[in-house]
Amino acid sequence: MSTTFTIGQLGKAAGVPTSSVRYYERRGLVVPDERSGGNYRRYGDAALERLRFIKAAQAAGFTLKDIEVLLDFRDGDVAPCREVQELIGVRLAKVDDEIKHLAHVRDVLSRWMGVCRKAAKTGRCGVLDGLAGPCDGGGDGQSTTNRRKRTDSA
Amino acid sequence: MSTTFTIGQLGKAAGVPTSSVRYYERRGLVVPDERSGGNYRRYGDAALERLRFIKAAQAAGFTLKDIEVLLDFRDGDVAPCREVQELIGVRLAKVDDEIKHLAHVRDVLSRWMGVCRKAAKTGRCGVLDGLAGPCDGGGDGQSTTNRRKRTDSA
DNA sequence: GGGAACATTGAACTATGGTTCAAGGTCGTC
DNA sequence: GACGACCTTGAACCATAGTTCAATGTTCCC
Repeated sequence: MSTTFTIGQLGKAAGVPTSSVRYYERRGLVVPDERSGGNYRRYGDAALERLRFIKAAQAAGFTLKDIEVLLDFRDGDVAPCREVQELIGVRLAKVDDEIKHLAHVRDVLSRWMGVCRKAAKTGRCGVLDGLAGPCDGGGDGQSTTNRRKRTDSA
Repeated sequence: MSTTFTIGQLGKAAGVPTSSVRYYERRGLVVPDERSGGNYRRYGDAALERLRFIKAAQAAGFTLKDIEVLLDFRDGDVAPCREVQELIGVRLAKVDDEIKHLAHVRDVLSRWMGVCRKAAKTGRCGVLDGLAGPCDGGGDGQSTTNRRKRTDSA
């Protein structure tokens, strides 16, 4: 009924390297149920669930610090839905912000792409000369100071 | 006509801490034009432009490694639009991927939020018990092993 | 010339989520 | 009992983009 795993078996089952499992233990997220005679970690099914929980939460963008809190809730007897909803809400807001920001970045990049395409005909690339500048209208191209002295390999 | 700046003035003008300016110098991105008698860095207008370029490129999500390449192009005499477009294209693709990923994450989080709201009525929070599980259908709630032993402050 | 404000350096530290290493011990199987 | 595969530990390292520190030197303005 109840399976026991060594750290390697557990990692394989959860799709997580053993080095990470040990790291999670350092952070207090997943503790072995016991140790074998030879001091090997022994885990039960709950640890596997726990690792899967961690993976899912990470995939949703929660940090290990957040996950620590979530796991603490999970270990409790009650359903602290207010707190969990709070965490999810905060993360949701961050995700929305990130999406908005990325949409803007996308626009900027597209614009630069357009500028660069045009510049391919003229002599100088407007993107390089005035990265933050307006969409078109080639800026003056006399900025040839402050070059890097390093001519060697980057 | 041409202004000269100390590192502090330059940083203030560009909105970048002096520590970052020095860091960029370590990375070879912005080199002072000369040194004063007392070994103070002296910058010209080009350095200010350069810093602004870096800021704009960073805002678009380019890494300093990318920016290093862009600045090298910028220092050249020709408009290497093929290469610049390549870089922008790669970044654009990454941004698109990130947006897609975040949209998915958003969905997952919303779903969890719903599950948690329902759970507020029942005893156990489905999000905590089966994070990766399906939208509803409460999983079995008998996983109370593998708690953290650390009862002290987190 | 005196003091405040600013500059210099290298090294160490921050945060995040791990990975890698060396030197050794254990487990299962033949 | 020997072999290979697995496990143990703490410490150091990785990438990224900086920040902070201490001890000391410089510039500017009154």
